[in-house]
Amino acid sequence: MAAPPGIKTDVDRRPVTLEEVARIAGVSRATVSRVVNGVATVDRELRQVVEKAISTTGYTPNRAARSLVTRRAGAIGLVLPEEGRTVHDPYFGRVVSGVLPVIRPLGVQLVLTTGDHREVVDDIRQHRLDGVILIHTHGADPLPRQLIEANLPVVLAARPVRPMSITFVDVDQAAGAGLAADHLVSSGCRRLATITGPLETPAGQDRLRGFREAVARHGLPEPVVVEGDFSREGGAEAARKLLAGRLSGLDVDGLFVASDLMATGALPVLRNGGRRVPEDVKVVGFDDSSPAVECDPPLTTVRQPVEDMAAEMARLLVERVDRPDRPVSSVVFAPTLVVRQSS
Amino acid sequence: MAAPPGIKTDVDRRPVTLEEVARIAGVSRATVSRVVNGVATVDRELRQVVEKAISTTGYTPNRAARSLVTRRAGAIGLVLPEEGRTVHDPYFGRVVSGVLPVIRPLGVQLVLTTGDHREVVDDIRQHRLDGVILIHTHGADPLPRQLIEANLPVVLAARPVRPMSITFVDVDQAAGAGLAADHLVSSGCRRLATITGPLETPAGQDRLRGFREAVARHGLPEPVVVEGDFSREGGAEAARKLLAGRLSGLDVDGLFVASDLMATGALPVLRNGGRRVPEDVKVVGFDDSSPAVECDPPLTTVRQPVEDMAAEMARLLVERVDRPDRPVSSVVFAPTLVVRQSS
DNA sequence: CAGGAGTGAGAGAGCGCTCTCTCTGCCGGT
DNA sequence: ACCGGCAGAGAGAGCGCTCTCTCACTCCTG
Repeated sequence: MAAPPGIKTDVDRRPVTLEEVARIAGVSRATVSRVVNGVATVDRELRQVVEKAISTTGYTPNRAARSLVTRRAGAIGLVLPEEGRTVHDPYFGRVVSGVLPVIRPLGVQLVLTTGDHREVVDDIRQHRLDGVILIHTHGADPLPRQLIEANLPVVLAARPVRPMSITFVDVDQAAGAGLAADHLVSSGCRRLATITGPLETPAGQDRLRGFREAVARHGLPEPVVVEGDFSREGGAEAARKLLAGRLSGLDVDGLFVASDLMATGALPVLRNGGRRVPEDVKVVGFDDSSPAVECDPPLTTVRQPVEDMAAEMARLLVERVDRPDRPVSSVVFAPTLVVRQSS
Repeated sequence: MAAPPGIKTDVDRRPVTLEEVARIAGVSRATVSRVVNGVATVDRELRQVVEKAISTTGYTPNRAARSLVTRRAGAIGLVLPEEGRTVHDPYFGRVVSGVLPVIRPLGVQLVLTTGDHREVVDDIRQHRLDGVILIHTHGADPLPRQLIEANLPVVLAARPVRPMSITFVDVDQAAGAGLAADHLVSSGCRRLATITGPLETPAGQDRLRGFREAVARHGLPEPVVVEGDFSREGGAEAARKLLAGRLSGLDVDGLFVASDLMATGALPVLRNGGRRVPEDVKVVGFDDSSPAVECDPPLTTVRQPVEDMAAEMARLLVERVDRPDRPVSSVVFAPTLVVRQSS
């Protein structure tokens, strides 16, 4: 594999520069630059000559050089929480596949980085990154606020815990929970319960609120509420409480679990408690993550259009990088219901 | 949010440059550069003065400028197959969490990119990427060969389909299959079968070979072999064939499925066919992916140390970028067996 | 026909860094 | 005392690009 010393390999061979293209086309560097960057004030004929020179030489601009003068990295960051856990989440992959198609045609790179604050801020300050998308930030995370205060381009993958002037993209959580309630009710359920997310998170709050409101709208009594924590074990624990408490007397026949993962914890508990799903109790989850497909029975669940949302995040971020003075704008997407065998 | 015109925001404020640090420390740019890059020939005292200037100013080098002269991007690419599918695979996340800890301390960025050939080659040629890690390449993919021929730094996440002079990291597939066989035999199974991967892939071949060899080593008869395709549906299909064919007469009591995903397809088929797992037939999968945990019963499976392998890929790639003339070297990792309820 | 406006192209500075080359000063050897 | 050698620091030339400034030329208008 090693090239004999003195023999030029492809790696050694210097790429073509603007200078050379200009020489070949018989014009100045500036003109070639104009053509490359699509500046309109170039004579048609000259433009064609330059374009030919570009294609015969196979020229592509050196990004570092361009970066140096434009002070743009041509790259945005996807910031992962510091604990590795999240990366295993299929959600992460869906975000990536939503973002890439938007930024690739723009020649923008997607850089993966962990949420170390200094590093993220440095990366932006030193023009290694033009802006960042934050996913899975929890309430205590100071990073969003720090970035905002430094006036650095940032987009959040969910509504921030406390209101702040920040661009975010989210799904209408309450509407999603409403979808679940509507579905349960129209499937004949009358005694509803919900296992919520942690109630200090916006998602936890909104899903509970949406569920309650929809239940009330149907004229049904207040649902039984057990707080969970978005984990599988938390879901199992909550389901146990449900069985031990009110559920044993007045049986619940419709259960909305605020995340699929919690639902996969709850299902075996229900089964072991002698409740058949969906015959005795219908269950609806939230997220449409892979556990929803793999658990038994497969879960009816509320689906977030994650890819679309990610694409929108990318668009908003790029927009914000281009014109940082524009007011922030956020987008909320409508969820849909995916019906499977658990309801 | 919008800053009043004329007011300098943090984004506008120019970062500190070498020049300024040099002025403050009262030395030349070159000396500061020496300190930053850890060149030894700097007087102890002077070095301290410079270091102080650096920390008071909060200086960090501009990567674009450095890139321009060193012809190094300070970034490596993780190339995803063009179909989005793979990104949803938890495997992808494990690779990321293996790679990041290795390259971050080196100041190297991880860039996600799709496997478009032109783009990848361009990215390297134009010094946007120093090298790439290819995951999930299939046999027909010309990209590895193209990169090799162009002598660009590349590391493969698996043994290439046809032997070539390329750096790769892989798990010892045959040994993993052997682990599965040993486990089944020592659990009392005597009539073994396997659902293989596609036999044109190295992984498919190696896992079958390893399984067969281990079975023979135990003095048991040749196992029943049904070819699958690594998909859930393919696993179900193969299981049906198994039940319809020999299995119905002479019952198999131990089944090695060459991927967890196929196993999740096979399990319901076995159950519906009246075979209890693990009582009637013990099942072992391969990969230790998330379906293994979520399916019912949870799957005994062969685990690849993906994070470790990914870290090694990153190390090998960085090494290769630093000295492209070194001979290629590959690393093979040992798999382990994770025992759960399916066996 | 003069003069201003408009258009298209080139010259050249400079982005922030690395690195080679040069220079200074101090050491020891003869 | 002279000088070769070397450590340590500075000067300065770029890396490849963008972008402003300038200039030449054409076109329109009064």
